[in-house]
Amino acid sequence: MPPSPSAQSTSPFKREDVRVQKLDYIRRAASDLFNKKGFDATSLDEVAEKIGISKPSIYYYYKNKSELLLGCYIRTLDLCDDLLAETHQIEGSALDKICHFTRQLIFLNCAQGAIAVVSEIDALPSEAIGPLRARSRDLTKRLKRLIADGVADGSLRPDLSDVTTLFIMGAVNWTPRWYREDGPMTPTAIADAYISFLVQGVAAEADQSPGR
Amino acid sequence: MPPSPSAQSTSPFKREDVRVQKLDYIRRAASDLFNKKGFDATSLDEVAEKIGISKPSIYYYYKNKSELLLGCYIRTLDLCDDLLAETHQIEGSALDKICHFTRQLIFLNCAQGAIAVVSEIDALPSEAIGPLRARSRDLTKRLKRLIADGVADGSLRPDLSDVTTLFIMGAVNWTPRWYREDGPMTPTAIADAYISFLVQGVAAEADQSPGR
DNA sequence: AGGAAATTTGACTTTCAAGTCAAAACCGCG
DNA sequence: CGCGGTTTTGACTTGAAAGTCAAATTTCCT
Repeated sequence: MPPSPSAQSTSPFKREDVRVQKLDYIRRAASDLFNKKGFDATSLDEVAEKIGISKPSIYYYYKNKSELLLGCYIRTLDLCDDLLAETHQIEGSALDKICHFTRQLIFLNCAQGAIAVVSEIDALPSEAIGPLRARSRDLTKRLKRLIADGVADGSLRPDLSDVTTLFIMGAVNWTPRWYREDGPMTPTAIADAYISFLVQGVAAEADQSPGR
Repeated sequence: MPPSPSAQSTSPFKREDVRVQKLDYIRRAASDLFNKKGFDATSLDEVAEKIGISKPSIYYYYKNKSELLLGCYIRTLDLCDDLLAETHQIEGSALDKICHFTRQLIFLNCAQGAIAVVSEIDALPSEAIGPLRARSRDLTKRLKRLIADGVADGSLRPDLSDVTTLFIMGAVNWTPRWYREDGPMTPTAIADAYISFLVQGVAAEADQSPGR
């Protein structure tokens, strides 16, 4: 649907497609660097160099650095929303769903540039902060609900604290900091190890509450 | 022991003590801000303002911003070393020791400014990067050894992956990002929840390995 | 009080990355 | 080819924070 009233429009799609691809290309490079070095520590010259274009080209696609970060974060939240929706389709207990979600999120974090860890919200354009926080909160709320479901269906321990999600997300969000494609661990191995840890803990036997 | 050959030296200690205190005071403010906003996103004017001094005063105590970061990281590693040494004094299984270590590390992360999460090594003066990485690796190695001990003494599951330490540290290192003194959770509650999770996992029953 | 050394700071220079712009290169079409 | 529109870029300006310095202030001793 090209509502543009202007002239020549024999190939109405390709142009837009290329544009979207380029937007994506830049966003991925930026996400990867933002994850690894942080937003402020990453210069747009670096982003440009990583993909072999010049800095002004970035400005042709994004209004400024903050908008680029916003693009990264929106994409991340979109993917998380999708993932959570997909998760609800899973047959099985709430625990199974949590495991699925966690595993896929680890994969996303390891696929460099797929998503950016949403952690530097203050660097966003000020009018975007509120809505983004709202989306983040909503996501957190749905994760907490998933945990409550698990307690209800008996697949999770009944005494789980609300901070459980924070711990899980913390560990997952930390992966981009150390994961390297050429490192010794595959994403699958990482996910396996993490989920096994998540489900069973580290102790050899189930019950042996340690003192302080 | 005042080896200084210069004149007036009736009270040889106080001066130096005050100096050390000020170094510490500045380092704490910086650690706290570096944890919360990241190194590059934190200006020295902010650090100065936080403790009510001027930026040049910081330069009287630290050669430059990188040296200040280095001070933060060295302090962190010193405290971790101490903590690990203390941990070895603990009576009990390797699991008990790991729990103690984790708990105290959470406390340090919650005590604002006590330590700075060592994550922006690249921002250090280049000649300091090597030695600091070496110390970090050494610490990691000793943590892995502690895990091996746990497997040996039967307090830990025998199939724990090497990345277990990374997950634990990831979750712990994430706490400064969300912990607030005036928030709903006390450091003790956080540590309790986290350790219970660490030891037992989230599953209701010990054994129920979930599919992919 | 008086003076020397230590400390602090306002005002400055420097540096580096964000952001702009007008000219160049590219593309699809007759 | 050559012409409009699109995309890209080299060279620039701007702004904010790092870093410096000489003068002002404080400290502490006699």
